[in-house]
Amino acid sequence: MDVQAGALYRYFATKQDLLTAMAERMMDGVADAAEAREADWSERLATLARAMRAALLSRRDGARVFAGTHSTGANILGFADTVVGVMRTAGFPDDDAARALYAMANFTVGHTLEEQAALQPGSGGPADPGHLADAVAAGTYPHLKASLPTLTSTDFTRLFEFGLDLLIEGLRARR
Amino acid sequence: MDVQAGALYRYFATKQDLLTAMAERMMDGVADAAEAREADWSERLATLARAMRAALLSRRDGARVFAGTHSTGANILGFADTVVGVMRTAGFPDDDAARALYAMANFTVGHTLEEQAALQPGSGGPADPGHLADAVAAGTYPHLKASLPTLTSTDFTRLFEFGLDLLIEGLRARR
DNA sequence: ACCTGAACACCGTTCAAGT
DNA sequence: ACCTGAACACCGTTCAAGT
Repeated sequence: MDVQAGALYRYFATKQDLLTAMAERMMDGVADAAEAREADWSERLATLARAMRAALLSRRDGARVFAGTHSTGANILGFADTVVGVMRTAGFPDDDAARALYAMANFTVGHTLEEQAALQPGSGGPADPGHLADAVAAGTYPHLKASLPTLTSTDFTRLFEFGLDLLIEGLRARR
Repeated sequence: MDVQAGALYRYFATKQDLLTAMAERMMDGVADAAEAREADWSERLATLARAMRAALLSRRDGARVFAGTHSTGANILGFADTVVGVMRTAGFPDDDAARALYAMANFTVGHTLEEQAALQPGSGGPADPGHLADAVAAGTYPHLKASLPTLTSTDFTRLFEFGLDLLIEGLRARR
């Protein structure tokens, strides 16, 4: 912003408060992803989860920023209300709707945290596939060896969709 | 450890390396949680996930430490091999087994990150239930209001079990 | 009203000097 | 072999001084 760091303390009491405001801003418009009235609950939930992941991915270290904050602004509360609303409207009890929100959000944060850490350019360290492949080859890990291509894949979208589908099918089994 | 911080640089090149070693140590014995040969794949997977959460919870900021590292030590690779092995033995294809590992691990890290952040004593800030309840009351969030008791509950074990069950039932639907 | 610049305590890291 | 103590660059925060 072309200002010294100290200048920001005129607008935010602590760096933590600034990060919270950034997390709130990141979620701007994410709740609107479920506007489609025609889709059923599972498709709307998936759309909301994808929109959340996209929002976190849209900023550097977005997932890490989001995970470290607890905003109570209109964007996160609006998003949460929308998610819980989709579930309640679909007939899920209030407590399951709330827990589904957490399961979806926690998985999304956990996944995107991993995704952004892997995409870090300077990382190069033990994070990249090469080191994992070497370590697996060096040790005796038959199952990891068999699934190594998938383990070292960089198709994070597919990985995210897999986990998201598990959650949704798990929810479907509860109806 | 009753030594100056600089003394640790005799054993670890960077703080990051130290944290990675701590994450590796944290996972000691976690893979052994699946020793029970009699249990079916879903119960063994659940046991492994619970053991991982317990390991992260056993240390201060355990989830945050774990999330920031990418160890390729015997404990994490052994854990990963065990999880993938449970899935492959149950008949899941190699790629699904690998993705199931990530889904389970990412959810567990995401959940425990949230759990340990909420349990932080000094937090007191917008993280605690009080602030959330106030914010929900102030705004117009009908669905959050309806599920507020569950949203502000501190029964993290139940919350974890809910998400874990969704993942497992989602996997069961794929067999 | 809003920013700079200097200052403070603190943290990650290095390294010569001790034992 | 292993640790201390001092030093360095850097970061979060404060605040008097400028415009």
